[in-house]
Amino acid sequence: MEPLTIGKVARLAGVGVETIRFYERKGLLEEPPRRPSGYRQYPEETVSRIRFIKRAKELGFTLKEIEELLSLRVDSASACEDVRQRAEAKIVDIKRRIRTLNNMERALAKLVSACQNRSPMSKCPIIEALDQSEKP
Amino acid sequence: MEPLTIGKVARLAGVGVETIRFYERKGLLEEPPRRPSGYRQYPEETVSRIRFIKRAKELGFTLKEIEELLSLRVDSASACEDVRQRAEAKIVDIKRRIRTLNNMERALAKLVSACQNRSPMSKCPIIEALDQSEKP
DNA sequence: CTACATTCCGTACCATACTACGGAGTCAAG
DNA sequence: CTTGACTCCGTAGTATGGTACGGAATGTAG
Repeated sequence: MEPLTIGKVARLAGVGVETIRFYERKGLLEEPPRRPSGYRQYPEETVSRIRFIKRAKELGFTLKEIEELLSLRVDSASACEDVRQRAEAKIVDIKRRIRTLNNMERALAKLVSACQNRSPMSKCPIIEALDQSEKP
Repeated sequence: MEPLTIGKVARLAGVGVETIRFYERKGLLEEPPRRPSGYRQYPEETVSRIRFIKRAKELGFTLKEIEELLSLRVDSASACEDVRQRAEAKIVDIKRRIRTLNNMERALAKLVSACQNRSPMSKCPIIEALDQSEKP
């Protein structure tokens, strides 16, 4: 497993070279070792890490939140109880997101079936679905 | 049900007055009727609409995508088949998001239980979980 | 050994989604 | 009828998350 250049990592992860340098500046990627010339040398797992960042971003997490997610690990350097608490807070947040998405999905399904019945719906079902979901 | 001023809508929806005018400029909210003085008069449903925008934003939808979601309705002015297709595309997208969030949640749960067993995990489980989830 | 691609760095620019400002007009409680 | 809060509008500024540029050094295929 030879180390990867920044350009190869970028292609494999589906981002631009500049994005990788940007994430490094922001602390989402740690500074990789360098060749004598100064060229960065990445381990392959960096590709997974960047792909994770991409997906998490699509789900509405900010880079700051993503950094928090990435720092959640049980290792010698982090206090277990602290990690557990932070992970549980994230789980609560994620559960809430899933619930909202489920409501949206149901609303859209209702819309599709109303369509097939040629029954016009006066109001926007997706707003109504989420309106309800505030209350329970 | 008296019409609401922009300030009341803002308080009820939990956004700033400027945000509402911004959404109006962007086409996410239609221009409300005005008093002779020029003051905007909103129906109450505008509050739900803005709350929907807020939630959808938190889930990672852009304002452009949110506009698309909000325009999905079966009414006299829109072709049923077109609405159905666009709604189904959104459903696919939402299902994918839910799947990814479920994977993240499982990974975090694993992390929490590893914590309780005091078993250190060398790698970040959340990245691994999503790595897998690309393949099936 | 050439030629072309890639990398380096700093800085500047970009789009999105707000947020603030300022000066004038409006509303509503006392 | 005053006074203080609210609204109007246009324009400018902010934060986030990139994206582009440009000139020098490095890498690599033929």
